[in-house]
Amino acid sequence: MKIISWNVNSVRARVDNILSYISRAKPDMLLLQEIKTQDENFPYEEFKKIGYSSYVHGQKSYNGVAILSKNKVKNINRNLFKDDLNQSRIITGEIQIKRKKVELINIYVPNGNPVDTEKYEYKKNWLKKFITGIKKRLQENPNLLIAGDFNIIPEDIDVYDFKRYENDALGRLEIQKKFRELLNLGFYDVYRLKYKNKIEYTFWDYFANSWAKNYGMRIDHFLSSNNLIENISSININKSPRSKIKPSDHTPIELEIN
DNA sequence: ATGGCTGAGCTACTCAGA
Repeated sequence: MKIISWNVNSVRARVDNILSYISRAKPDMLLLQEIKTQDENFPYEEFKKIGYSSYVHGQKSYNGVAILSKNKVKNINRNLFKDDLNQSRIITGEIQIKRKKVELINIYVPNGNPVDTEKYEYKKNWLKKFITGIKKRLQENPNLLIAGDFNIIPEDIDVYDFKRYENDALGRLEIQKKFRELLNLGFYDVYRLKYKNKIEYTFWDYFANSWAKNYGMRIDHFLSSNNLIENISSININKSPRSKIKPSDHTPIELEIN
């Protein structure tokens, strides 16, 4: 089963790109972040036509997440915890992998910049509540797969120039520690497990020719609980969609799990 | 390099992103 995570930076501005990517990548499930629309304006029909059901947690203008799936997803939940600002940043659902009931958790973590503002506090509190929520879920189900835009640079090698980001909301030690705290609950950063020292990115700014210069960062991740890691056969960052016309600033990560 | 693009909402310009 192929599960893909992609921050599309507006689902409506990106419908054509997403459809053409789906026809090439053929995912069983596609986890979207930053759909930037309320539920009633989500392009359900376009995805229905090519065989995908959409489960949406949207809001007007900003944020928003969704799960596209060829098969039915059970127990869709949009409230793993109470968001301090009522923003739409999480959607979860259940799928079956062999004999394992797997809970899929699709997240869009707050950006948090500028640091030392209420935005940064919101990010820290969001991560704190998320970690508490995950700890609880892990007691119920050992098979958790967390995917999405974490807005966290896990280690220095995960950005083109760490010095520029060491006091940024994406790279600060305090934020990196939240990522490690999550891993310490019993998760693997799947990409880093498979590729110990490889330098690859999932995001490049639109400006300053970042894509051409490869000034990127790895901030989109798949985290697998320890019990599920044996089911994962591959993970891949697909840079192709970032090179297209009218691209998202993020590119998809593709996971194979069986 | 606290801004160099882009999208939403709206229809001039601000807010947000990372």
